[in-house]
Amino acid sequence: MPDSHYGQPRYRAIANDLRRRILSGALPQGALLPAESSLTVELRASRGTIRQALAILREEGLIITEHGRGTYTNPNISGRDQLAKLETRRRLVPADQELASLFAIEVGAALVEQQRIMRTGGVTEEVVRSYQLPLVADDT
Amino acid sequence: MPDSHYGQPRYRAIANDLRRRILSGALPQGALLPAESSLTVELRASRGTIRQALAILREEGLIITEHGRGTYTNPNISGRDQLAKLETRRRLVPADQELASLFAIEVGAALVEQQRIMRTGGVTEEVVRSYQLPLVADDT
DNA sequence: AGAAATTTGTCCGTATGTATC
DNA sequence: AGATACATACGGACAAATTTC
Repeated sequence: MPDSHYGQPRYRAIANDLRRRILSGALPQGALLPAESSLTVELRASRGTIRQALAILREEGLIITEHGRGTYTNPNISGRDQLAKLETRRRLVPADQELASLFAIEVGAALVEQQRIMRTGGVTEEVVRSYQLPLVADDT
Repeated sequence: MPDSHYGQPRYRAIANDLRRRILSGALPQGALLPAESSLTVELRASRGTIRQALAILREEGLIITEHGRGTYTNPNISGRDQLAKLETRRRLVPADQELASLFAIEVGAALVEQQRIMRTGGVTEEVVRSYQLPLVADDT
């Protein structure tokens, strides 16, 4: 049965579980995770669901998977998980003179700013800010 | 049958197909894609495979999916994927408060700013500014 | 070197839950 | 309320890469 998911899909709960294991140190850096087939038994989920959970952690850079070998925890996760969350931010900012000119809007008009922070070992390497015109959602 | 994939997984070929349709304009910006169930028929793949393909395009920001509604092409693309001819500029700028905090430098200290302007037909779609610490010759 | 076992990758079909029209 | 569409989940099958014996 597809379970009554929603509110918290199974694969997300599993991802959270595994993420805790990694960040808590229960799974040391570079450690090999149990095989997907083992996780299906341990976590009582189908392999597809397990793989969905692993895909999340892979996206977050917490794990690395190699075909035929297995899945490891990323050997260098110096940055906390919270950092990853703060990596990107999206907000409305007033256009400065140059942006206003480029977008052909008035100075001070709202622009969507997306900021991404790239760190290495906790050190900020680069900050990227992209600006776009806000989407105007029209009603029906 | 799991088909003889590999060399080019099915979901990737499908993603490429759909990406072409979008970038070529066959699927205009904001257009509603056929339902996943329709794509299974048209592209002869299971829904899971179709969804894998859509996940790629979603990741690329080419499409937007809404539960119960459908999947659209992103109303404002073109700023990202292709589109060469981007104007770039590089200069030193004083760090604002946030940048100073992120780079652990003082407010007003110099940062290298690289600005790229993405246009489509003369219209500015996106402005990207990246900030880095200036390179300084230091000892080892 | 080679065969077998292990592990991840891909794909299918089906069923059910939830959101939207 | 019904139809449509996306989301989640299961189980099975085979392909490909890696490791082990």
